[in-house]
Amino acid sequence: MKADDIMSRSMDKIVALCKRRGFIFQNSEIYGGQNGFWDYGPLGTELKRNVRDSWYHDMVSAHNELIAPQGAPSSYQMVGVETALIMNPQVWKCSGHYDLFHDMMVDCKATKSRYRLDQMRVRSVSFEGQTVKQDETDVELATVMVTSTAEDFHDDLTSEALRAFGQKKKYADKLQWHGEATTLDQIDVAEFVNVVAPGAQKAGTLTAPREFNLMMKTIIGALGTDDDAAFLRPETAQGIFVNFKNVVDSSRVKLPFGICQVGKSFRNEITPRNFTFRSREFEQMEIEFFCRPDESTGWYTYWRDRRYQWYLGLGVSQDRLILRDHHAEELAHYSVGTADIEYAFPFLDEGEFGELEGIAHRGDFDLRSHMEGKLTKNAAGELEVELNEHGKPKHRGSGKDLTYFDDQAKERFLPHVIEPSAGADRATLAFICEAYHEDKQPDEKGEMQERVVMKFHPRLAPVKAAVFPLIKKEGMPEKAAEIFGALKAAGLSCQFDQQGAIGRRYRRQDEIGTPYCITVDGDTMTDGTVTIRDRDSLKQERISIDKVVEEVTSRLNAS
RNA sequence: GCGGAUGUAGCUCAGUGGUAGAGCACCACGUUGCCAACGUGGCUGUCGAGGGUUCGACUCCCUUCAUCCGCUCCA
Repeated sequence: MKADDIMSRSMDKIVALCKRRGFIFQNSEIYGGQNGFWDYGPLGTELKRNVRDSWYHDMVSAHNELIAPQGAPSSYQMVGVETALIMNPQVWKCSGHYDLFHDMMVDCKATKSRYRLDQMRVRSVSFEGQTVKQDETDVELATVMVTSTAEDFHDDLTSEALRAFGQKKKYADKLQWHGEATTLDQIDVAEFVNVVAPGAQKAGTLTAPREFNLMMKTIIGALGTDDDAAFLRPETAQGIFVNFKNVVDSSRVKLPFGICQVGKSFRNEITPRNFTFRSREFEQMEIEFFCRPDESTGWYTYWRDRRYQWYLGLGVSQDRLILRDHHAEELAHYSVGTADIEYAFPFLDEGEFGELEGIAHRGDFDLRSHMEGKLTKNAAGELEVELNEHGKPKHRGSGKDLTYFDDQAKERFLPHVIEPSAGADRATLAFICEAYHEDKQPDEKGEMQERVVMKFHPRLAPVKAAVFPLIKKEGMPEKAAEIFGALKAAGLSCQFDQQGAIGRRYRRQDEIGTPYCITVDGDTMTDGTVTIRDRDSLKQERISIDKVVEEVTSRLNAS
């Protein structure tokens, strides 16, 4: 790609086009908007539905369970479910979302930083009678608690202590430590006045801990109180896991098989930003693929590569799409392996990528959690049920047997799960960014004019074809209307336009990414042919009127 | 959540303490007839929202909402 083309691919222009042409609007715009929420306009709705439909078609409807696709360890089945947005709150307790999504945070009034309570190390210290001032009161404190969020917190606590007392590095051994380092969530809030936050000059600059609800809360029942609180799902996956037994019992599926779901999820993102990329309401397209544990690695590799190819097949350039394997330390505690499919969005810096989809090997974590209760990793690195202070499960599982009986091998086990989890809005945004092009085309006088063209893959294009009468008389509009009707009858999304000069009409279609334009002209009236014009090459061919639907359909299918 | 910038017509943007502007787009008529034509005419705004100062506020002040950038966060 040429350098100037990259420069022109700016997010501002893309956002402006999305609004101008009705792809994406700011939610509740007439009231000033709502941060983190977006609406799709007429063309955006078509586009996103095409994304969703392509995914479901390629993953589920068109999947042939009798043959193994290239690269797959064997043949497999794929089925869909559609589960509710709201589930029994115990689902989120066992899945781990409840604990994880209820972070207690403190803010530092001095440094304007925010910290997670359980990640902040703290240790009591004094230095030969020297004092640190307390914020607001200016009381002199001889003993304070210093803090660190660093990985190597022992050294960091030392340098924080020296900084707090205004001492040089060489006096590190004169620090008098009291007790061992602990985390801030173990400290009584009343003691916070003695805590020196990282980088702060005085003690007591931390606010009281506040809960950050990353899951959206709602109330069930007209007289609902907080006891009736429920959560909007933060992911669609759990709807699949809790229905695993239902699907196995009702649909005659045999391992290996996948259960798929497309639907909305909700998260209270701290900082929604970058257009629709990080929204608080978003749509996921998820597969939970269940297989034998000993075959799971092969399936993980298969799905990772298959999903990467899916984006390439829909026109995303390999230059801007990467498949990135997570490092071991990045992996979630339950994951054996995870890879991200990431796209070089225009709002990111050169060399940076944003996640479109994650493919995770989740082992038996999810099914086991819903059987036994919330799991955590023990000292030996093995998963076990997390216990509360009474030695009972912190969050009790369903107690239902979610194992699978393999009647070929005559054995019962918990299947392992491969989870390709894609964002429908992120994919749609990536396809929009990828489609945006500016080029120069000659006008009727031969002068080069700038053209904005959305080069959507024909499967994704919101409008497949447009039909124009060259002029608004001599029977051309009527002829064009017939062709338009035939295309509509064939189920194709198309537009009819007789407004303005022909060149302008072509440009209008270019800007919304319509792959084909059909024009009725003077010759049509004598020989029954029309021109079909290609969006990308601008080439026109004459075809017979009765072949129009066939030609458009075959071009769409060939792409 | 913090700091900075921004918010005026569908879009891109001028503008001044004293009745709101341009270009493009859109609509109508005429002309032209295959890549953003031309002429004539027309439509469009609570100047992001709320409050204050003022005889008078789009303009000055305060609050708030949203967007963008940087920090933070990103399970």
